Amino acid sequence: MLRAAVSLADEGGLKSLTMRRLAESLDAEAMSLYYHVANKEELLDGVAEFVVQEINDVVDRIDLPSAGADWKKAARQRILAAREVLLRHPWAPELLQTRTTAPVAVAKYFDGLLRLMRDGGFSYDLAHHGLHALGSRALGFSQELFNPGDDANSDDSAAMMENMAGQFPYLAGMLMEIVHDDPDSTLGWCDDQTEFEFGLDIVLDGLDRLRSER
Amino acid sequence: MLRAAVSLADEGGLKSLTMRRLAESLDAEAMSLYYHVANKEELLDGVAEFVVQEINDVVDRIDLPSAGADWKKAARQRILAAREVLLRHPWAPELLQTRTTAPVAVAKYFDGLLRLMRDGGFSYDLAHHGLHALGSRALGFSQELFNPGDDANSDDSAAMMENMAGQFPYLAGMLMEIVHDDPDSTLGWCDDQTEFEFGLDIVLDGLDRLRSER
DNA sequence: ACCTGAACACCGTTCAAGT
DNA sequence: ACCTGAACACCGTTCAAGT
Repeated sequence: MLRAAVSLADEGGLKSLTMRRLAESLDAEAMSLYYHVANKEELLDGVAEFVVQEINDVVDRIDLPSAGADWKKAARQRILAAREVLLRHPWAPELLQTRTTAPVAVAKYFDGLLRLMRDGGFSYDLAHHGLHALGSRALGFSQELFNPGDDANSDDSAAMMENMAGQFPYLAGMLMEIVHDDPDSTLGWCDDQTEFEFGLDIVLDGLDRLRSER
Repeated sequence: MLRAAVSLADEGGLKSLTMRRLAESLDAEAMSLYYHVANKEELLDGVAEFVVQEINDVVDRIDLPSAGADWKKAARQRILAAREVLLRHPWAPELLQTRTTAPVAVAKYFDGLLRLMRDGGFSYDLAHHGLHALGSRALGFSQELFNPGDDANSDDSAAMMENMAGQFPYLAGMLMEIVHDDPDSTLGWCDDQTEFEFGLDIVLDGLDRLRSER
């Protein structure tokens, strides 16, 4: 079903992915889709998950750098591989931008990037800013991303933390450090303005450096 | 009419901006809109133009730096001002992302940035890469942007060039140099892969520098 | 447990018709 | 020159009903 939805979008863009057409393309005709999915938003969430998982499959096939080796080269490889997948699904960035809740596969993807950066000698703090700075380049979409802490509204945040540590150890480590440094910060909440300026300054400084090198 | 459309989107997001609702909100009721606009796409193009023009109005009120002064500070100011406007219209990035043809106001905005960079000592070539590198941060949306050379399909490209030089002198200068360096390049066409990697490397290098400074 | 059909409210758009 | 009304094709979604 998700595979069929992706095919439809590949052929005619996001707006040709319609419940009726999807049902038709599955020979099963009509609105039986609503048995498997609550509504179209849930369908779109599934498609988003599916396409980011396709990225993860490609990225996971890339070897990790040996121990403390060149993190930059490894990150570059992964990001360019992600871009390649996205170029085959040009509708995906627009879809991801409209999701209100982050696909789990996105957490997995960033957890992998975070691992590279940690192994490369980054503090969690700098790595955190770094993920924001990469922003749109990391996954083909921009914007202030998502509100994390979404896939579990459990008030038992300790249990949530443990569950998360299992799936996404580096993301969990990062969050724990943020909470440790600033106990008042809402779990996973980021100061968008600060992060925007951090990323902006990296680009501006980099350009200025190139300019004065001439 | 455009103002009313912006209000509708501000209140209920892009999907609540509907031809029927817009007509209603204009007391003029019904589909008389189609006298003023060919279809909804044209309406959306108009809204995009309108909102970027709002950015330009704000940005133009910022003083230019004196002569060859700090381009970086000036660019930073403008970009943060643009972001402020965009935060008031959270639907705008999504809208801009779905435009197939660049609003004229976008050309105007980038022409202004280009002027700052040229005055700051940038070559057209480096400034060109720089605009790509800023990407989503410059106007709140990402992606490989638009196909320029759109608002005039005239085969008389000399006349087009002249017209453009009047409105956007720096953009025109940049294009002229690109054509001069590589006469085969289609007017305004960019190698997206190259530009993506350029911007990516700036961020990666910047992060690596911050890492090794610790 | 899984699918279907008819129905509803809401789209964008056309077109012949009004002033 | 500008607006309107009825109509059409197409949405997402509900719900009672089938197997």
